[in-house]
Amino acid sequence: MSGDHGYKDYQMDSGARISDSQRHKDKHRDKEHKHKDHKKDKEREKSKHSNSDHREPSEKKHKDREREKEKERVKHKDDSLERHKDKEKRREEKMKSHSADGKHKREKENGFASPPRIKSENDDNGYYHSPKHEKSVKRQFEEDEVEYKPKKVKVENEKKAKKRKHEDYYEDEEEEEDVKPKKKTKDKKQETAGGKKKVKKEPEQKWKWWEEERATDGSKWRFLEHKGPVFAPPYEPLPGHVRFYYDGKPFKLSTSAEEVATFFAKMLDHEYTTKDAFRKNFFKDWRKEMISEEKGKLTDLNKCDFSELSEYFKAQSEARKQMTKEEKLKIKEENERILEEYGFCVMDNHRERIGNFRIEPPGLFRGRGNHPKMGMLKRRIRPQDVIINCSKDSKHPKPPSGTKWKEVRHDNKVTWLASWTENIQGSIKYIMLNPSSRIKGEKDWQKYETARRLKSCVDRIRNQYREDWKSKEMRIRQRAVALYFIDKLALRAGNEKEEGETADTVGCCSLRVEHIKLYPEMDGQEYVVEFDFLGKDSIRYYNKMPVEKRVFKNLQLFLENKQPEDDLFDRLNTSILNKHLQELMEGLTAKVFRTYNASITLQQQLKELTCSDDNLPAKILSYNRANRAVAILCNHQRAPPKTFEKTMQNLQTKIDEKKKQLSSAKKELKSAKADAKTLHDDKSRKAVETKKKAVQRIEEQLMKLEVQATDREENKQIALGTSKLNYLDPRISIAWCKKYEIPVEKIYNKTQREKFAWAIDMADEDFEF
DNA sequence: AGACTGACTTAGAAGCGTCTCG
DNA sequence: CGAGACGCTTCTAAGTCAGTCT
Repeated sequence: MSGDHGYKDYQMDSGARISDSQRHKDKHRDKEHKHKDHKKDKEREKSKHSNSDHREPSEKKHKDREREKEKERVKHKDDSLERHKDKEKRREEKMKSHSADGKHKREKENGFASPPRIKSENDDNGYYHSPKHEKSVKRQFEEDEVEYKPKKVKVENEKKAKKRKHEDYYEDEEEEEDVKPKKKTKDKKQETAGGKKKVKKEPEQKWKWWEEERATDGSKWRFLEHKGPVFAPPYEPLPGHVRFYYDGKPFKLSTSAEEVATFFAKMLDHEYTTKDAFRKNFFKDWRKEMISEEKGKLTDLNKCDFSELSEYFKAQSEARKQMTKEEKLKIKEENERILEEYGFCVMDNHRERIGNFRIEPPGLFRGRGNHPKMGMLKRRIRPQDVIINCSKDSKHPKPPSGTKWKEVRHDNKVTWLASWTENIQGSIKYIMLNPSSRIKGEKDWQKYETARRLKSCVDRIRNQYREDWKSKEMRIRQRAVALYFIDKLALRAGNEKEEGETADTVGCCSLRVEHIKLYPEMDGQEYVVEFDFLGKDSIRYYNKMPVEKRVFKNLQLFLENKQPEDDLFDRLNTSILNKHLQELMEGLTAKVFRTYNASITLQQQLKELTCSDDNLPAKILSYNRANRAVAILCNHQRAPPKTFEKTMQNLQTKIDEKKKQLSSAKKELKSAKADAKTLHDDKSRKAVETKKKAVQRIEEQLMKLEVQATDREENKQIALGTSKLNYLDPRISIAWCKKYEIPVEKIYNKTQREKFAWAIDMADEDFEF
């Protein structure tokens, strides 16, 4: 590309930086002076009345562009246009070369995609494979076990199922079981245990979807039937004796205002309610729910007294705890009944667990970190807000009596069963299946297969980005350095976010100058970069890392003439980065590096840490340590649990006690020594010895306690669950279990075993990531 | 080309049930 | 045998990323 313009490129860049920083400031100014409408507001208002304050997105865009242009004109009239063209040209070139590649095919992911089959002449719908016909190469080895599966039966099953549609999936299960004679024991158990009603109990657990062919046409299912979501229970007004006070006097609230008041009252103990933004947002939205009389009178949140409501709710939850066993059981049974009815759907002949079948109840929005919208009212979702997705030929879910769904659609290109638009960000929320379901499991498996493919070409990619550090083009260098961070530090991609709509957090591509510090030398190491920023969920990422000289020099270059609030990578965004990655490997995106590095780290660490001679707890400790290494890599943290303080306090008092003990023991030792000096007898000398030993012992105990405390301290900050659930190829863990004869239950609980059933079934001890 | 949006994964906190220890 | 610790489940916010629209 623009080969000989390397340095010019950098210079031009500093120009861009200036305008960038200005844009930033401008945005801030903008935010202060102009009330920006939210997406959801737009949504809500679009249909009804148009808001005068409301700016169309395109108009806004336009204005922004205008402003930016203006600035550029002022700052560096001459080269700005040039640069623009230059940039555009390069982009164009890239786009061309990219689009030439055409679309990638996702279906090859697991390496067993069949050739684009034209099958299904006999398939009513014609867009999905019946599971039987071909087995993949990859799956062949499992075939011995399942060969007996009479393929024809499967076909028949399908056809039958289609004919009778959804009618009765229990029957399917029976058939399913008939088909698997080898599982006799279990089958029998099930038959006897649940021949009738109980059939529903773990019916599908043995469905090995991973042995079946996957659809290659992008359809996610052929048949889908469910009962629709469960709505939040209606609001129950407070009993008369529980009163809200305004300005010290009881004030009877209207039902709608009262409901919102209870949301606040329930959170009264939470730190949230003391935050300005929270209170402001809450009060604004609360007032919207008030009747005009209330609006006139209740003008100051500080004069509102919710304490009686709060007490009432506390008493209620206390009462719930005090319920008798029978009452508790009754509630439990009722919950189970609801779960049975609404917690499952039928997808392609199999009864599958739904992940979240309850619609989110109304309440106050609790954003993470410093969220500008904290405290806003999350409104109640009604049937007319909900879109249902199911098979045309299924029994459609019935909306609660007297209501209607917003829409019933039949889109089998998506996996959700129901959706609605949430009013805080205007985003869509979905009802989807449980992680144990086929649809989630396949995707998960595929994710790890992509990461494994990265393993085979990661060296090439690394060499390339190292080369790119020397590129003459700024954008290439930035891309290469960013990729290095993503690879080495497991940073997230870092999409751009709309300012003022969410908490100010960043990922790799959205890092700003203020988030890194460069130290040519630090603690005896050269070229140290210090990272300090808030990532996803406003979790702080803090890390100091020595980098290669080239990276360091590049970073210095990127920082030149920039303000703290300017983008570090001003020539890069996630879309550019991912397009590049896509060219390097099919299906490669930024997040694959996280998966890859997490899994490979686990595998390495397990190899390194496990001793075959160790006993079981020691091995499990090794596993947890390996897991922790990954959690640290991925920066998976959690706030210390509430009980943590107490636990630590207890520990601390123990330590303090020990310290006291120690000092008194030391005193005793001292006086014993003094005695010995004056008395010079054996007895006193012995006393000195015993005192000495006592001091030593207490010192040791103290040290132990202190170590325990720090250990706990460290551990409490790290969350192992997220990496275990989302980043570590379960087959690595399963292989490890098999190799060292460790029961899987020791590392995966029931839910996790359900989610990873595919891995548990297919991985043997030789599995290598 | 860039904005917007939909669909889906990833994330920590809260809630809840059970186990343990005094 | 009750309180607190702990592990699991539920909840839903907050990301990623690709496709569509303008």
